[in-house]
Amino acid sequence: MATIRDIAKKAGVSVATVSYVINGGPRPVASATRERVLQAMEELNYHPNTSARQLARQRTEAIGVAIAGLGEDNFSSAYFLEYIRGISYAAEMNGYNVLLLTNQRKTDGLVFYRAIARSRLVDGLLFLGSSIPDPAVIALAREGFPVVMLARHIPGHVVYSVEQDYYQGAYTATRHLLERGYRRIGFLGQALCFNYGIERLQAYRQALSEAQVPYEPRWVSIPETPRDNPTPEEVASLLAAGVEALLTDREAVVLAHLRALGRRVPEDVALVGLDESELGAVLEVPLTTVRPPKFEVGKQAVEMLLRLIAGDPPATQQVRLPMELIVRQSSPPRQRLGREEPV
Amino acid sequence: MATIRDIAKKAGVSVATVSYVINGGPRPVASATRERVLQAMEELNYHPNTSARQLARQRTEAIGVAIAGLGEDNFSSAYFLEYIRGISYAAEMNGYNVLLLTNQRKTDGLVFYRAIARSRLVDGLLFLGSSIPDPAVIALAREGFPVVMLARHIPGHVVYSVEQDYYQGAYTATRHLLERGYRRIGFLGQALCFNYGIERLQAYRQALSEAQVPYEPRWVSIPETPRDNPTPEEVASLLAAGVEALLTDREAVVLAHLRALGRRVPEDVALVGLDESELGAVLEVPLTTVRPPKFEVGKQAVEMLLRLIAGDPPATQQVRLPMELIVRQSSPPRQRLGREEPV
DNA sequence: TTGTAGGCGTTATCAA
DNA sequence: TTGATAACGCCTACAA
Repeated sequence: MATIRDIAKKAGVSVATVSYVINGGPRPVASATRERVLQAMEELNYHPNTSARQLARQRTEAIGVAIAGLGEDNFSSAYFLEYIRGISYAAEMNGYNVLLLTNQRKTDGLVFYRAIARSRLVDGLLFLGSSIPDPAVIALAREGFPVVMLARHIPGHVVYSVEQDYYQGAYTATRHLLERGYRRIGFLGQALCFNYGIERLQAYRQALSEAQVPYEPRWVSIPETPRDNPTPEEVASLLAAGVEALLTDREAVVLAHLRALGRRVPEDVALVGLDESELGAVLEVPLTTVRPPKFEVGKQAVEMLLRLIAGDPPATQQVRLPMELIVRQSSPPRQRLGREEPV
Repeated sequence: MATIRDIAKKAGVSVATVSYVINGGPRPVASATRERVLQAMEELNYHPNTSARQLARQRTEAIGVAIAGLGEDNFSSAYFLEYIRGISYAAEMNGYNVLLLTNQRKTDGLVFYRAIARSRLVDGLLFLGSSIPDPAVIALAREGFPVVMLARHIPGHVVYSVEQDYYQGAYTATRHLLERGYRRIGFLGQALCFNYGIERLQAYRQALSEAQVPYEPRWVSIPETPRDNPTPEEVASLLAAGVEALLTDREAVVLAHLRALGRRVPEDVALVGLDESELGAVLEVPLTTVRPPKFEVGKQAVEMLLRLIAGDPPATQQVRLPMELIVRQSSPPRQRLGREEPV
């Protein structure tokens, strides 16, 4: 494989000059010389060796995407794809490469990610999904390694993050149901160890409270520990408690459960998603949902990370992007369903 | 950041010894010495610099996944996720890193991928999806760079590949419909510039022929040029021609079209997928489909690539993994639908 | 069993 | 405007 020295020899210049041509600086090169160099590069089909360049420059121009959950064999991993697309897009536009880090061997998170950081495999790390342990993220950030979290943040810690606005999303969704006349609104939540679990619940309660609708614990189901999908029993118990509408971040699964329980959407119960899955649009009953700007979250997270890498940290440490309410057919005005007046 | 020299000094040994400890060879190290070295590494929180190691070893222990289509803003990109999971799994199990290469800027494929190959950014390349231009793949393979194609091959060229058996899959699907009593079987195909477009069509015809069912061109729709999804018009024209069952690699989309046209599945028309989408299982009418072993394809492609990298090429250049027929509810026995006897 | 030193291919700092 | 050369951090052949 041709090296910079081969090019220098062939073009009759020094390696330094070749380097300046390759990198467009830091010193100018006479255009006649440049031409000779470029031609030599062309003829030898020369491309600078990445490893050597990384070593000399002391940076890799690569970022890692840690997405431990990708190892799990569950359907929800498709959820992450849009983030990855945004990440990949922004990285490439900025001349950075993207490494996929999944910790399949399930070694201790701190050990795994610290090794990556200290070995300078990448210049910075993006953390995606809740399977990444908080202590690992916090430790790396504290050690000064460029780190950005996506789609969540760690309450009480200053770690840079970009996420959808879960509060605003859940608030909007709840308001939507209220405005359409529903009062008995069920809520299938996530464990409260995640910021989004907390935020969604608070938003739900706030929206109810503003509408003077009393909060009814029997209409709310929050798991003790993180879980991916609501169980049929969870859904059944809310139905038994008399809900006429449901809020959930797993709309497709809940829809399947409802079907299995013999309940129609929206005739028997309205359904609104808190975190759009790609499924919503293609189902027979297109689902009303709140859509997170995943691509944009990924994109902005990269841009934030690159600023951290460049030593030019952005002023805002936690960026929150608004969710968008997509009204489809699973949440028609309550009256149209011909129900009795709200209680 | 601590270097190997710092460790050597602290442990009172030479850098060579430290290196042998790190790499477990090629020379043995006395266990007392090893302990001192390991402790020094621990205390200084030392991790070998990846770039330096790559430069010295002349390999990166990373593979690239080229998936140009990821840049497109279409839903079908979720299709690739299972391959990526298999790739990521196998790579990590073998100590390799995975780089995501998407060519977002849409530079010429050959230029783009050759630069990656010659700059030794990765040790080998996996090509996923039909958006990668054939000439680029062929050229790299010819230049001796380790390359494996996933989910397709290039007819008439010796490029290593791992793919689902499209022929067997389509044959199985067609047979399934025939065995269930259908005779007027429509076929929505892909352009014939891809091996899977050809194979599926051939398999369909072969299965019909074996069952003594004449081939009817009006029941077949093949686009001139590659397209992602069948149009509603395509579907409508097959229906107008009187088909009572449909084969398609875009089952979810076709189902939506059918719904829009007011046709029920399976009452009005049976539907069988040729390339399972994740959607099939969650729809109200769970779809019969042929499932490609995507995870396994990804995994085996990595293993094949690693053998190429190791200079130990496998004997079989084109691996084909069987698809699995998943019988669900969109293709019940024809008689049960209460139709007249087959023509 | 361990130490020394040259090489991997760039970048960047000196001089000229 | 250009050339020579010392890093960058690790690996490994050669010596000891």
